[in-house]
Amino acid sequence: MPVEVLDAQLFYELAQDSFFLPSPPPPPPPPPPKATNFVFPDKKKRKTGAQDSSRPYIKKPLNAFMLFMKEQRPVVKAQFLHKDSATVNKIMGQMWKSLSLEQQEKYYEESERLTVIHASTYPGWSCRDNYGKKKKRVWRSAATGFNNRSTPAPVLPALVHAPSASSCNWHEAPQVEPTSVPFMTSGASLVAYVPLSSSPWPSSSCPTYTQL
DNA sequence: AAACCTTTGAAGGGC
DNA sequence: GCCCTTCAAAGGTTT
Repeated sequence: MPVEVLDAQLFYELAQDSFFLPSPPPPPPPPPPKATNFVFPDKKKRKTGAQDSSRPYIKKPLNAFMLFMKEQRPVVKAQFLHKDSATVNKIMGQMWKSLSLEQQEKYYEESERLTVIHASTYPGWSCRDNYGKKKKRVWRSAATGFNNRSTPAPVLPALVHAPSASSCNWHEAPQVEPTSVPFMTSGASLVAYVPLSSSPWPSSSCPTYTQL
């Protein structure tokens, strides 16, 4: 039973004891996707600027990590009892890094497929078209160019850099911190790690994270 | 009501 | 070619 319909395929409910698709799920033959969900697909999201245009708001195609998150979010939420997506996303970021290249590859391939479909469906579209459609809440002085999203405070500006595309090259081996603890084993052949030192969540709010 | 938070990856502009 | 910025998802939290 599919968790949700996306392109009429792709996302299926995982068994409760399976976490990372340990054994290949029985994927039905993928019908040719329509890619119509790129226009206003979501129910509750920021929609700033999307409606004020005569043209429909065309969303970016999902990258590999977004596909992974969309698929695994229900499982992580159910197992971690965390409701806020920020914490869940932190966890899934660690999970993503702990995946093997083979396990990530299916998401990269699907992302590439969606990108090709998106490009053919919207030939003249550019991701730049969506720039400025989401208003940013600017903290402090707008003249500084800082906001609380990418640069919470003008301290250590050299340390808040985002990973460049080259450093996130998927050909690199996934990195796992030495001071990490596996939080999931189950029947799957892979183990995700959560760093102990960087403490992505307070232990009081997530006392059961080792149960995964 | 709308933006923030938080993650990784893709894309594009600037230099 | 590298760096930087923005936006894809999501939903509770904050403004």
